[in-house]
Amino acid sequence: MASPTDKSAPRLRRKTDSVTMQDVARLAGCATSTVSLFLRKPDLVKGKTGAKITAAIERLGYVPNMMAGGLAAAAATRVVSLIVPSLRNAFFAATADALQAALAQAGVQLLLGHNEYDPAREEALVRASLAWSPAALVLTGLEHSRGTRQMALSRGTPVIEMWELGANPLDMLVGFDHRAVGAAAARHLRAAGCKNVAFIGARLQEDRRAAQRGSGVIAALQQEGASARQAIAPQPASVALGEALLGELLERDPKIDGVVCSNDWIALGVLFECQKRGIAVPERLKIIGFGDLPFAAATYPALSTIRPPGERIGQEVARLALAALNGETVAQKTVDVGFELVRRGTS
Amino acid sequence: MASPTDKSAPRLRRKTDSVTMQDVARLAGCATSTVSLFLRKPDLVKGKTGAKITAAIERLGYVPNMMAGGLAAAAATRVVSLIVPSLRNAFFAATADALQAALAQAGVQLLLGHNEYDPAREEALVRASLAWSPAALVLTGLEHSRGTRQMALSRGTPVIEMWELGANPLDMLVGFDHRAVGAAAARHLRAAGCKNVAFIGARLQEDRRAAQRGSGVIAALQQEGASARQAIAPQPASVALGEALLGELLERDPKIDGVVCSNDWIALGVLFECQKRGIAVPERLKIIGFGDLPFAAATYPALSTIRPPGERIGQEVARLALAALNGETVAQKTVDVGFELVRRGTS
DNA sequence: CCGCAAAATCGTAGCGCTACGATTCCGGGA
DNA sequence: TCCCGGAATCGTAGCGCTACGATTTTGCGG
Repeated sequence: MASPTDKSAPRLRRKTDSVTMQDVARLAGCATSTVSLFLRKPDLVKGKTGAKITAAIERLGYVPNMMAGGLAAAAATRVVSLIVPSLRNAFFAATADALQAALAQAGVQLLLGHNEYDPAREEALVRASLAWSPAALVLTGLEHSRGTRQMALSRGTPVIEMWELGANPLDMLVGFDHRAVGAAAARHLRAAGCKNVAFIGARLQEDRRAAQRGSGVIAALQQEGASARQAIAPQPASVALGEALLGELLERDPKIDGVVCSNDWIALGVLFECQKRGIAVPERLKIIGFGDLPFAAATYPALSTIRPPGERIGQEVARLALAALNGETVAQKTVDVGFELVRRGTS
Repeated sequence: MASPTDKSAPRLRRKTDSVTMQDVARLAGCATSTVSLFLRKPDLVKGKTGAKITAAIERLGYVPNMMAGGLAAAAATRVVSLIVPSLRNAFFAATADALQAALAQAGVQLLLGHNEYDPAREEALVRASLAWSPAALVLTGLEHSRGTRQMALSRGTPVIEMWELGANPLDMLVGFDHRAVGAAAARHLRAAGCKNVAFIGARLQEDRRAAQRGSGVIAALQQEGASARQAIAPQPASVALGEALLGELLERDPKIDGVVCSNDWIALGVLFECQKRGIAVPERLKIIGFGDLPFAAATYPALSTIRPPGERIGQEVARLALAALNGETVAQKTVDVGFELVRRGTS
C-alpha cells in the first residue's frame, strides 16, 4: 500500500515567526547541533566557531526555547518548583527570595505556588508543578497528603522539604528543630528569673511548626518542674491577637511574668498591650518572640527573639536542588541549619 | 541513493518511563488526539468516551507534560512570569500571593523572579523568562532598561506593568498614582492642623514610587504655600532609619509638627522615636505612613496610613493575564486601582 | 608526506503533545 | 432501506531542541 497521505500539499501550521536555533545555525554557518552543543558546553566547540555562533545569537536576538529543550532533554529541566504556605509570611518570603537569587545565578527558574496551609491545595499545586517536570520540588514542612507523597515519590523528581526537622522525610530536608526553639526560649526566660512562664500561640492546628515550638516550651517548663500556662487562638498570628491573648492570660493568672510568643507579631502585640496597661517590660514581664522580623530590633524596649535562618534555608535548598539537577548525589540528605537566640531589651 | 541510516537498530534513547497520553489512550481504547481533545474541550467528546478517558487517567495517575503541550501549541502556554523588586517587601509579596492564587484557579503557573531594584538583573530575568514563552510577562514599575523594553516588545508576549501609573506603558498597566498618594497625605496632615509638614523617605533613587510619593508631598505643600521640609537617606527603609531621620529632622527644625513617611516601617520608627523623646503623638506631632502593614492598626496610638491595594493589583493583573491567554483583547489597557487613606490615632 | 588518533562537527531520530484535515459513526427523513 | 449531514473520532505532521553515533578536520610523529 502506498503511503496513506502523500498529497504533497504541506500542512499549514502557524509557523511561529520566532528566531530558532536553526536560524542561528544558518547564520553562523554550522549545524544546529553545534549551536546546541556550544550553548551547553562551550569548551567542546572551537573558539572560531563559537565566536560566529555568539555573533549570530547576538544579531538575531535569539532566546532558546526551554519548552523544546526540556522536552528533548527530559532530565535537565531548568526549573525548580517551590510550594510555601503563604508568601505574605515574611519567613517564607525570605526563603523564596534567597532561593530564587541562588537559582537565578545558575540560570534556573523558580515556579512558585502557595497553599494557605491547605494540604488539598498543596496536592493540586504539586500536580500542576510536576507537569513541568521540575529539576526539584521544594515543599514546606513534613506533613503532606497521601496523594502528595505518592506523586512526589513515584516520579523520579528530587524532593526537598524545608523549615522543619523530623522523621521520615520524603527525601532531602533542610530546617531546624522547632521544639528546641521553644525549649530554648522557655529556658532563657527561666534563666532570666521568670517564675511563671506562659506560651502564646496562634493558628496551631494549621501551623505545625508553631505548635512544635509551643510543645517545646511546655516540655521544657515541665522538665524544670515549673508550671506551664498557655493561651492559644485559631486565627492567624497578628499584633491584635497578641494584645488580646495577653489580656486573657493575665485575667486567668495575674502572676505571669514571662511570655514566649509563637512569633514576633504576637510578641509585638504583647509589648503594646503592656504599654497600654502600664506593665513594665522587662522588669515586671519578660517577652521573647520568634522570627526576628524587621521591627524586632527597633521596638522600645527592643524585642528579644529567636532568629530562624530563613535565607540560609533558601541557600541550602538551592544547593541541594542544583546538585540534584547536575545529577550529583549529596551525602548529607538532611541539613540542620540551627537557630539563634537574640537577647534584647524585653528579657 | 538508499536511505542513509537504515540499519534497523533503533536508537537507544533513554525512553522515559513516565505515563504519557499515549498510555491513557491505549487504556481508554481511543486515539491520543481524542484524549487531548477531551482534556482541552470536554464537551466535544461523547460522555461515554470521556468517562473511559477519565478512568484511564485516574488509574494511571497521568499528569500531562506541559513542555510537550507548550511546544506543540506555542500559543497557550499556561505560565505567567512575574518579576518584582523584592519578595521581602510586603507589598509585592501580597501582590504575588494574590496573583498566584488567581492564576492557580485557572490552572496557570507562576514563574517568579526578583531583581533587587536592579534594571540589569531585571533584563536577565526577562530574558530567562521569555525562554518559557509565558502567556504574559508581569513587570513592576514603568522604568526598564532598553534591552528589557525591546525584548518584551519584539516578541508577541503580552506585557503587564504594575504598581505605578504613568505615561508610555509598554502595554497593559495596573496601578495607582503615587504622587497623588503623597499629596493626599500632605493635605490630610494640613487639614488636621499641621503648620510644618515634612517628608521622610528612604532609598528614593532606587524606589521610584517612594520618590513619586515624596514629590507629591512637596508639590501639595508648595501649592498650599506651606514650607516643605524633607529628610531622606539612601539605605532601605527600616524602623531604625525612621528613628534616625526624625532625629535629624527635629535637629534642623524643632517646629516640625507633621511627618509624612515613605512607608510604614519608617513611620513606626518615627513613632518609637517620639515615645523615646516623650513627644506626644498626635498632639505635638502627627504621623502618616504608607502601606497599612500588619502592625499599623495595632500600634499605640494606631498609625494613620495610606493603604495601597496590593492584592487588588494581583487580582487585576491576573484578570488581564488570563484574558491575554485566552486571546481576548481588553478594552481598558490601564487600570487605576486607587488607594485609601486610613485615618487612625497618629493624625 | 602519510597515517592515525583526537578533536570538531554534523545528521537525524525522537521527546509528548496539539492542530487540523480526513474518516467513521449515527440518526432521521425520503 | 438508502442517503445525507452533523457529531465523534482518528492519524499524522510538526513544535524546537538535545542525544548520540557517524563523519570530517586537525595536528603531529615517523
